Amino acid sequence: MHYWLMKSEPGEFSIDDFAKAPGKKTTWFGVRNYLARNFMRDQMQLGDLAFFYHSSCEVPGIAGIVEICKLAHPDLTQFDAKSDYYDAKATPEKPRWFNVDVKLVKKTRLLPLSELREHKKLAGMQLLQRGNRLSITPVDPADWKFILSLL
DNA sequence: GCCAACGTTGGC
DNA sequence: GCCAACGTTGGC
Repeated sequence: MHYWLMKSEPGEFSIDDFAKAPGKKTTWFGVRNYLARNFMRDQMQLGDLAFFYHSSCEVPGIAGIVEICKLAHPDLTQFDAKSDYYDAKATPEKPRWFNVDVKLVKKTRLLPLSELREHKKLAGMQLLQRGNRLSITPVDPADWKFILSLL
């Protein structure tokens, strides 16, 4: 059992889009970073929980809690020549990119990045590190608990 | 296998 | 729109 933080740009897919999705489920396609892929493919387990985070927007921050509801499987967009996420070097026999499916557990209040930064306890969080750009990061169980208490 | 150039991310 | 950080590419 692990905890995670997964970034999404609300302009692409927001917490409200998520709430409207059939079954409140979505496929986390489009990750094209090897470290983030490895987290999904090698470490995410059914029932793992993650914070749903709004990035690249007016007020970046945590917007909800989601659950991993399907283990990593090949990201179909890598085979689609019309997709922005197309990868010419990937084949169905040798897929390069994977995604999990996630289910919305609940929408929370928006907990802004600026507020997370105010808590010294959270200073070690990967999200808060200088230059962090990874779209999926592990969250320490103690940090997870503490953040839950802020929501 | 090194490393400079380039592209992308994402907060501000 | 700016720019720091960092990942990827490609020449050698």
